[in-house]
Parts: sequence; structure tokens; C-alpha cells
Amino acid sequence: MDDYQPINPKAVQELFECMPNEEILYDLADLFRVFGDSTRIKIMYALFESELCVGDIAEALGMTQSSVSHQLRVLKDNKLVKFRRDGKQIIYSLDDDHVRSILSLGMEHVEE
Amino acid sequence: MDDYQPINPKAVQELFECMPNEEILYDLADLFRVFGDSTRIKIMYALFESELCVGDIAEALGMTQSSVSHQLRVLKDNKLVKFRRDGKQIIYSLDDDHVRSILSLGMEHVEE
DNA sequence: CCGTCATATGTATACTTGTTCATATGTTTA
DNA sequence: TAAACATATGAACAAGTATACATATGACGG
Repeated sequence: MDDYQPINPKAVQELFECMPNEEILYDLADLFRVFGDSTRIKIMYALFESELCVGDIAEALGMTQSSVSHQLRVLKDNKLVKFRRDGKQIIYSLDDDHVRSILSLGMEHVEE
Repeated sequence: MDDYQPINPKAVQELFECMPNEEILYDLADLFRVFGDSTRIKIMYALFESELCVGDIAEALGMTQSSVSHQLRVLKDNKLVKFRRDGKQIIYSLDDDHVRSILSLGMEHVEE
């Protein structure tokens, strides 16, 4: 299988030339990986309608503050949520509508 | 922090009532997790325009047949690709346009 | 049927990652 | 400034997973 002869050489050749940049594909996988955890999905859904502080997210979802904070960091690093400080609280919200679009589209696929 | 008092009790209460079904959120995370690997992303992109047999995918992407086959199984189990046999080859293609939509939307987000 | 080709599958391993516990940082209030 | 509160961070452990290698299954040609 080392001297493999493509069945469809034209398509293979076309892929060599037209595949998106390697780095972009990694970024794309990274993006989806962030969506690929139920804790983070829950957090994003919690923020779907309105902004919330960390404690309220943890309370609403029944998870520990630490766990929520760790995952918020992942979401923040990947620019999926933004935050602002308000006194002692830090208030998180979804970063842009892309996040809502992706969630909604995924939901459509799942709900069949 | 055990007797936590919500900052925004109304929002927390609303979340208790309005959060999507737990199981659906797990399914959603599972769906995105499948997209969250660069090998699988590459395979899906390879299938974006036209169907391909396993060997051609491996050849075009420069990966081993085994690795591609393993990942195709994941994609198949999650209904993201479908396949048909054609003689000795097995020809894979994207299962539906949801897959293309999700890839495209993710790409939009990444390409800024 | 036998050898060859295309693909699938089992297994072991190395790597990634989510959670918990403990603690640090930073803000407010008394 | 000390105590209380909200959040972040570090480290350790457990669980999941992608890959490579070896082998099995299945289809075709002679």
C-alpha cells in the first residue's frame, strides 16, 4: 500500500491545490473543540439570552465555581465570551452572534 | 460559598425552567466534539466538493489508511458522512448540507 | 479457489483534557 | 486595614482519544 494509485487522480490532485490552509483547518478544529464539551455548551446556553456573573452561572447549572471559572477561561481565550467587572462580580456574555449562530445550527442538526 | 445568594435570582430561576433538555445538550456537545479534530475536519473538507474513496482521501491528505478509516468510522457513527460500496472501493460523501453549513459558519468565525 | 487489493478493526500507547481541592488575587464594606 | 465575598489559578488525578502497527474481512481477477 506504499505505491498506492489513486482511483480518482484528478480529484486527489485538485485537493492538493484547493485545500484550505493547514493552519486555518487547525484553528477551525480548535474552535469546534471548544464547543465540544457539555459544560461549556451549558454555559453558552446560559448566556444565550442574558449576561450573568460567574456565581449565578454555577448556581443555575448546579456546578462548582471552580469548574465554571476554568471553562469560562477557555471560552474567553477563544473569544467566545467577553466580560466586564461590576464591583465584586465579573459579568460574562457571549462575544458575538457567530456563537449563537453556531449553537443554533448545531441544535438544528441534533433535533431531528 | 455553600449558601450562595444569586446576584440575579430572576435570571437564575428562569434558567432552571428554560434550559434545553440535558440530554440534548450532551448530544450537541457530542456533535461539536466530532468537528473538533483536525484530521476529521480535513476529511470533511476533502469531501466538501465531491465524494471520495478511502485510499484517495488518505493519499490527498498524506495520512495513513488506518487513521483515515478510524476517523471515517467516527464520522459515520455520528451521521456526518455516508458511504456506498463500488466494487473494491468504499466511497464516502458528506451526509447532508447541515455539515457544510456548520463547516462554513465555523470558517467564517475563524477567518477574521 | 488463490492471490491481491481496498477497507475495517483490535490493541497498545502517548497525549490531551475536565474536574476537584487548595489557595491566591482582587474588591467591597465595616 | 481587616474581614468577607467573588473570582481566578495551580496542581494532581482520572478519563477520554488519536495514532500506529498488526491483522482480519471482503471483493475482484485469473
